Amino acid sequence: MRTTVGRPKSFDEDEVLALAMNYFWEHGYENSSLDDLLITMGIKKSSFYHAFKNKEDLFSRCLDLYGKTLLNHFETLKNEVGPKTALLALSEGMINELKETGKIKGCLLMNSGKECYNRYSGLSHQIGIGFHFLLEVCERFVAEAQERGEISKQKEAKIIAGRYLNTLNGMTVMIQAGASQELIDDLRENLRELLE
Amino acid sequence: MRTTVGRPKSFDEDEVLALAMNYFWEHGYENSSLDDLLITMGIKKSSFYHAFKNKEDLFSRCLDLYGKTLLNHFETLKNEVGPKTALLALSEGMINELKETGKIKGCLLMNSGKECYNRYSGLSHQIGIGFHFLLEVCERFVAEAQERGEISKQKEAKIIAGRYLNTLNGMTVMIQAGASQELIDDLRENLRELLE
DNA sequence: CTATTTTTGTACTAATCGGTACATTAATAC
DNA sequence: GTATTAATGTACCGATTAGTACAAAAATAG
Repeated sequence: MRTTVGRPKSFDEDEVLALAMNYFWEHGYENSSLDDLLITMGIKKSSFYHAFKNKEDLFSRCLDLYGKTLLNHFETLKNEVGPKTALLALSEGMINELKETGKIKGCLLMNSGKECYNRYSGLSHQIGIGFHFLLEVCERFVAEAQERGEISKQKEAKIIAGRYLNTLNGMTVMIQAGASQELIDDLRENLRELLE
Repeated sequence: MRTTVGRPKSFDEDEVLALAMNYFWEHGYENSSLDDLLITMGIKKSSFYHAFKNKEDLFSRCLDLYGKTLLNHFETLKNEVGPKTALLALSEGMINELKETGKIKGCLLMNSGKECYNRYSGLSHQIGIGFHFLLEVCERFVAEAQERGEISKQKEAKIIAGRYLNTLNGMTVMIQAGASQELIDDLRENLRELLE
């Protein structure tokens, strides 16, 4: 039984949020104009400002959705293929994306960290929290892989997770700056060595 | 003896270019409005469009100046303290910047690589060339350090240089995403280990 | 001095930005 | 059916963007 009064919403808020997230992911925060976002989301400006506070609020909710979606996929993958393979999937996925589309988007959280740094303190704070959470998940995966004997216990899980994410982030930057295939291949090897 | 006719230019082109470069370095390409750049450079719009083609041309020349200045400092430093210490100065400088100012700007070339990727093909191409040149210089420094016995010859100089720059770039991203001091400290250690 | 050449200051343009006002439309409850 | 409530469509706003037009000013050469 319905309890709400008035004309019902003609769009699914979560659906248009996912569409906006993917647009932001591809174009970044500032380079996504509200008009373009509205076309992507398939709604009108007035409807948008009823559902969301403003563009920054939309982006904030997209960052949230991104983090939740990423961690969900990540956990699911771990349950399917194990923690070490799940970790390697982060880099392998990027390399496949490059091979298939000729470019990479990188991680929305990391991209946004750079874009918002020293300019959008609210968003930066949110990104920091998401980043630490992601790092903790990676650390947990490394620890599990160490318990399974898939990764050496010579270094602490925290250290390995930090270096792995760092190398992955560096790789994104290097590729986008124009790294050669030879360089990319060695960075991939570097990532594999980190998880030995 | 003067040969030019007409009112002489009241500003030094190289000087205002350096001012623009520093502004771009701090604010990025798109987030530097022409009006703000003109205030920084201390010249009027009409003078600007006489000296430069447009904003993109200005940025292109700033990228060029950045690369030349960086390599010049880098070579000078190497002659003073040797290749290994010069390489380590790249990361130590960043950590000092963070300690002293509470933030880091990162490398203009790498920042611009991300910003221009898939959006400004001309600038992206230029950045790619500058990046490869920087990488080659690092490789040469590593090779020299290996000859001096400061760095192990176990890995090729090219490999070490690539991994070093990659780790350094990752560190920039991680710091700007909100990395903890503990994490930063280990990445610093990671960089030192790469040059052992 | 005058004529010439180049820089400079001011005003303007068209496009785009995020955001708002408000009347219209479409659903509900009764 | 009518009254109510909320979503929608359209038109608008002021601010900012990169870039241009053009006359005034300042230097030269003769």
